[in-house]
This record gives sequence, C-alpha cells and structure tokens, in this order.
Amino acid sequence: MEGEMLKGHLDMIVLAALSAGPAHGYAVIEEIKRRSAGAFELPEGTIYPALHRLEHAGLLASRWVTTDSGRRRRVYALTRRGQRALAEQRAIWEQFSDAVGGLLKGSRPWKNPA
Amino acid sequence: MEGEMLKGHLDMIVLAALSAGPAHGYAVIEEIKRRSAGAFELPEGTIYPALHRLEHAGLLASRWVTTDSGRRRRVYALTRRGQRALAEQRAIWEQFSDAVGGLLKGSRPWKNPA
DNA sequence: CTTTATGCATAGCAACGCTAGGTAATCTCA
DNA sequence: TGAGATTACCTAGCGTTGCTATGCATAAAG
Repeated sequence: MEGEMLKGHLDMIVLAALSAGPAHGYAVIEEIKRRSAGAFELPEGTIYPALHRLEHAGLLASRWVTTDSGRRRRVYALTRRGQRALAEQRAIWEQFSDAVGGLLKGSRPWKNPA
Repeated sequence: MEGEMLKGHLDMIVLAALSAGPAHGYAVIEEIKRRSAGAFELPEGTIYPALHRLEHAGLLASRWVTTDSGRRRRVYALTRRGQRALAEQRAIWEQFSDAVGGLLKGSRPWKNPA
C-alpha cells in the first residue's frame, strides 16, 4: 500500500512504537513493521529525522549505548510529555478514524441486508 | 483537529461523498461535513482541485446544470471506474486503519537491545 | 574476503492539501 | 433598496512532511 497516507500520523506511530519501552532507531523501524503486521516498512530516511524532531520537541530523550559487541546505538525513550502527546494523538486518531468511518458508511456498495 | 492527517485519504473521501449520488462541489463539501459529524470542514481550495483531478483521472464525470433560480453548478457523478476506485481505496483504508490499530494496541514484553 | 545485515545521518525532492486571492449570482432582512 | 451573508466556482503558489538517494561505519554470515 503506501502513498502519502501516513502524513500527519507518523509522530503518533513512532511514539506508539516506543510506548513499550526504549529502543534505538533501527529497532523502532522493526517494531513498527512487526506491530503493523508488515504493513508499514518505513525507510530510515523517514524514521531518523522523525526521532530527531521528536527529541527536539521534548517528546523523546536519547542516550548513546555501546553493546557488548561494540556497536554504538542511540536509544530513545518516551518522556512524560511524549506519553501525554501519544495519548492526545491517539484520541485524535480515534476522531479521525470515526470521521472516515462515517464517510464510508452509507457508501457501502454491498449494502448489508439487515 | 486537522493537520496534514488526511493527506492520501482525500480522494477516497470525495469519492465516498459522491457515492450516494451526483452532487456539485459546494454540496460535496457539506456532505463531507455532515457525514463526518463536523470533523471535516474542507475548504474550497481543497475540494475543487480534487474534483478536477478525479475527473481528469476518469473517476468522476461532470456536467453543467442550471437550477430553476438560475444558478450555475457543476454536478459530478462517480463513473464506473470511480466506483471501483472507491472500493479499492476502502480496502486500503481498512488495511491502513488496522495497521495503525495494531500499532496503538500492540505491546509486548520488551527485549532489551543493550 | 565478500556479502548481507545492522546502525546512524542528512540534503534535496516530490506530493498534496491549504491559504489567499479572485469573480459572480442569489438570498435574507432590516 | 441596500448591505451582508450565503451559495458557487476557480487557481497560483505556499508549506509541511515523508521519502529517495547517498554516504559512512561495524558486525555477522557465507
């Protein structure tokens, strides 16, 4: 699928992916892919700028971590503000989703034979 | 609400608004507003270009109509291709919506990367 | 050793809804 | 009758934002 459909929803998606616990960028990409059952395979050029933006906005905090094997990773975690933002955006998503649902309802081609 | 959230969903929304029957641009705006319970108040600068685009793509057909009171209106109707496109986009919306749902819902035992 | 996967970063592009501006006829109501 | 609101259409250009393309570097797999 994909188009420009997730414009305006990306922040929420990234925040949601981090809601289970801290993760580094690459892991965020995989978590999004996993939780969306493969529907969202977001490129690095989408995620890294998003993470930077969200950190700059105070919704995420990051620290550098070095693994046992010597890999450097930047691990992000939701801040309290980030958690609040996620809750807000989730509520907005519900409204948006309901509104679209309302539009699609009544346009059903295979009308439900009550 | 509003942001850039409906990027990539506008065509479906317009097609859905016309699925009940032909309508002119201004009426499409009101139909969208009505069916979305006021959530979507789309400006003319959004709708008219969208209608032109959809007609150019062969998903809509238009004709000029003059009302009894002498008003000129451009009335749009779904073509067969438009109906098919709506069905497709509805299916894609379901996928998109489910994927976002999975993201907002799914939390799983956290596997520490570091 | 060569390939694949991991991991981070960013300049510039492209898509697309929206702002802001214009034109014009009809309706409402004092 | 006149003013303002509403209806009704159109479009150039803007701004946001996700994505492409590219670069760098290390670790695991073959």
